Amino acid sequence: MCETVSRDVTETTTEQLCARPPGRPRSERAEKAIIEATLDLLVEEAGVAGVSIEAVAARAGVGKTTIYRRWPNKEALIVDALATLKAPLPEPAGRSVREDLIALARAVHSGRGDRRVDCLWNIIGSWHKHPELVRKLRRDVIEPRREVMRGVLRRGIETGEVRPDLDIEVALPMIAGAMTMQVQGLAPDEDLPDDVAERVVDTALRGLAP
Amino acid sequence: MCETVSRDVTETTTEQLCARPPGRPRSERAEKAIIEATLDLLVEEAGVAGVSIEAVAARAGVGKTTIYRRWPNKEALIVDALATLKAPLPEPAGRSVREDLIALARAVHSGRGDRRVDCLWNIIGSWHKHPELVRKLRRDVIEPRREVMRGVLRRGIETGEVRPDLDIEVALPMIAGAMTMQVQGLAPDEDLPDDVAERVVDTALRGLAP
DNA sequence: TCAATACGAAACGCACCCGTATCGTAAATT
DNA sequence: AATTTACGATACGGGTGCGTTTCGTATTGA
Repeated sequence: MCETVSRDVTETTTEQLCARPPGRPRSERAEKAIIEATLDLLVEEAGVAGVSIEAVAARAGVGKTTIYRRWPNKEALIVDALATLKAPLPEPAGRSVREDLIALARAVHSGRGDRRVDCLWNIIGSWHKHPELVRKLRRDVIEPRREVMRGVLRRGIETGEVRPDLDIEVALPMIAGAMTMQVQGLAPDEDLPDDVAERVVDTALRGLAP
Repeated sequence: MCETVSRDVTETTTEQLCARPPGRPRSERAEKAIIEATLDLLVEEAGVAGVSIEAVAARAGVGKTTIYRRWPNKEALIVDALATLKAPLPEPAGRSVREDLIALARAVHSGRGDRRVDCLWNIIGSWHKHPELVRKLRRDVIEPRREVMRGVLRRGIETGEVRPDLDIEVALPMIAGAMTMQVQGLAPDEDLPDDVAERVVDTALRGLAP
């Protein structure tokens, strides 16, 4: 497999590039536990400030050494932790614009309970303090998803399901924003009705005017 | 005026209720500076965790004593600071639904640069850690504004400007969410086009479908 | 003038966290 | 078996913030 190895390899000789370094290999289990703990704390402790290496280590059941061996500091750890939120990118079925939009909207909805939405929310609010982190997050996580929805709408214009003069860049945040607001507008223990996604998409498609 | 006085008064005698307590009165100037510093830090330091009493005191040019004399702890201070964000509640002109919605949407837009939006964003993300704070914020700041927009839409249904079967509770977060997403989707130094509010409202009114 | 209170500054003990170093032990290659 | 590296645990010096206390000074009413 020859995966991983962020360790310094410096393959100076003509050896095979896949040479496994000597000594005990790093524990994948520990690495995963660290990432999980980081994401948990990011949500529970309300942002980057609430994540301390000591707390991550304690929660992951890991020594601080094990963290510092992999990441130089908190920021780097959080960047890597957020990167794991990227996948999976939703793939529209392509049967109809309405169905695809509902599926995408539902992906936001199902993100509730999941950590994803909370992480994003907590971090995006901190662009004043951590601009590069937020930029990375927008580029790697948010924008790809916007691009998917953008594709759906563009295809809709071609098939005639969407009016050709639609301002797509306004429509995107309208649907995403409506879902996010609904999701975040409630207390963590409340439940959202099952058909929010349908209602949002149908309202958006139909418009407010008579 | 007989305003303020959170000090313990215990007017046991038959004296006038407005009796001013003896000694040097508390400085209004200091109080305002403290609130301002708190709000600033709430934005710049990305949330409740970033607000430390020591930092507030330093920024406000005030001794810690002066803060602890007024508030028992950080949470209470933040609650009071947020309360000052309540006013002013936007008042729709009532000429047309479109105009009113645009005015309301623009209020979000103009909140950019202002601290308001950033404060809300930062704090709402922390409902896991500070549920009571978030609840208060929603009740005192957000819900009144939703109610205004709700009123506009209801009136629109009566006048025929809005279709009578509209799901108002979906329409609200659609417009508000679209504005928020647009505002927060950009870097702090970028500028939003002047007509975002119009475009959002018009897109919402018209709908996506042909 | 006197008593009462607020002010800013400084220091307190306590707790948390940083990033590093040092343990003895565990798991790989040779 | 010997070597190499990772592991968790623990301790370190240094920093920051908490909430309290103690200063000397300033500002009010009586």
